[in-house]
Amino acid sequence: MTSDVDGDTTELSRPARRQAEIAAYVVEHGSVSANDLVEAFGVSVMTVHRDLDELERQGVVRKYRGGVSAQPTSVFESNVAYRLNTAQTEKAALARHARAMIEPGMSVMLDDSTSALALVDLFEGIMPLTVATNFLPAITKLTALRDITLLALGGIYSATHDSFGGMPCAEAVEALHTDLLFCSVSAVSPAHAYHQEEEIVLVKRAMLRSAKTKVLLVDHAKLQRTALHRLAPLTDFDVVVVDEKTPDDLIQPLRDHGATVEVAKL
Amino acid sequence: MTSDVDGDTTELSRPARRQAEIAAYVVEHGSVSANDLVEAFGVSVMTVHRDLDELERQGVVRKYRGGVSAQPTSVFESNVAYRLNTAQTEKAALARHARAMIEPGMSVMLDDSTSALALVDLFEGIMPLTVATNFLPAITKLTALRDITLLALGGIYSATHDSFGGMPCAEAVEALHTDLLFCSVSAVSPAHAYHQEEEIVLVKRAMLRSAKTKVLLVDHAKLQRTALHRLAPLTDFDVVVVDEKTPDDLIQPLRDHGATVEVAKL
DNA sequence: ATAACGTAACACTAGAAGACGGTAAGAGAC
DNA sequence: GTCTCTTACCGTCTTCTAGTGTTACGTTAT
Repeated sequence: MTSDVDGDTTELSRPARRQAEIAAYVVEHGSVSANDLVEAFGVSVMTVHRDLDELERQGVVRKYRGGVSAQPTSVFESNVAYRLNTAQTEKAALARHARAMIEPGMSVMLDDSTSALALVDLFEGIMPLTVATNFLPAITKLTALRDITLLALGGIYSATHDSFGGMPCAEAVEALHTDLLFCSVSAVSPAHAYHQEEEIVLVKRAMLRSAKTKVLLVDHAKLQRTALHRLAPLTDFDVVVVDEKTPDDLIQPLRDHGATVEVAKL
Repeated sequence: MTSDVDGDTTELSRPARRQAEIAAYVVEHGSVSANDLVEAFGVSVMTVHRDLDELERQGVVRKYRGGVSAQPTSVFESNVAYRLNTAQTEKAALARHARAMIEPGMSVMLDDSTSALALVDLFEGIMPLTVATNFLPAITKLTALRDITLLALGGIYSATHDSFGGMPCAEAVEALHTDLLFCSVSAVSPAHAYHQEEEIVLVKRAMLRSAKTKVLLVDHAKLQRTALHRLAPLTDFDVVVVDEKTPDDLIQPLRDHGATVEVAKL
């Protein structure tokens, strides 16, 4: 196990991937020692410690003498590296579908989701464009693009999400009103969207208030999970986009509750 | 001038440095053809074009078929690459002096100046710290540091400054109140601080209102120049720090006008 | 129409940054 | 006090990507 050869994992650097795997391992086992990890991953103690330091910086694990223990699952699931590992092809499909909704000259808001990040790569060709986001990787990418007016949403930096949040961010969002919003969440029930973290919910709610057309990007894995905080009813979104792998019997309930669901083709 | 051999230029990557030099060349000559630049800098046409594209993205030159022309000097002087090339040792000294004013636990605001950027490198050891800034290079550096609460000041991205500005940024600043502010300007008269760009002035003024102790970092070159917009009287700053190379007869007038001037030792 | 100029695509290179392990010194448990 | 775990430092290695030129293809002016 710890299969490190899985075809489609070409997005992350080797250490980042290993760290994500270590995080998963720790979450699964609750708490483990450094030496366990040395054996499990075949690297030196040094490297294990470095990885753990990084994971601790991101808030995913807690180190103590003799080993590490997992933090509440929620933060693991929030971890950027973990999210980048997950369902990349689905996200690419969602992004392509989303792109078709954008016309040159529009203003677009993106939240700190990896789905939204995939969308950034598709912006060439629909410029000019105004883009507002609180997601640092997206900001970095967008600075390089001419003909894009980038509006960075500031706030308190979160290493776990690699994005800005908190009240300052919510306030920055309030001051705007964009044509479009693309966002994602961690879980979707037939009637509602959910997220684990209150802070993030705060910002996403503000975003929902600050856009004309709201689009929710959902890969099928999200439909079979739940999370602590209820973000909003799906009817608050103008469109819910799911990927093609989503079973029909999971889509239908959404529609029954009044949501407008579109399917993104791979 | 256009002295391209100046010993201490070790901060910028080769292309960035060449671009700065090309910018200077264009500013000096008003308008030149791509081929002129090929000869002047001994690189291929392709590279020249790429450099010019980048400079155009930053707003420093305007391309047209057959060559490029310079934009108003002000934007050239605002250009980040240009500023990074200038007076690095002085800025390092100013930063070291500034560092001594910071105590662990304080909240610090930094503007989009290269002097402030130098300060970021000295933060290790005085953590924890809360740092607020609108300068992207500073933000990037700070994300890597644990024990620093980073508060990004969002706003409209300016490629020329590599920072965020405009009204959204000013509003974000208004919402704060930090213990310290370190900032810089482009010109200093005996009584006032000046800057070329109105937009930037807007943000800096907001910053001045949002900090308890305000520190102005000035390398001696600034004292013999002027700029369009008057930012504030020097007495609005609690301390004005100048570098050691500043002639006394330039310092005295500042003091005569009531400013508190400190000299940073190399 | 043709020549000059600009752009896009490709491939090569060099340099830097990252990643890793080993050893030795430090800190903490028992 | 002793043992174990952790950190710090250093040197090496590799990996990666930014930078560049070449060639071939558009584009625009005259």
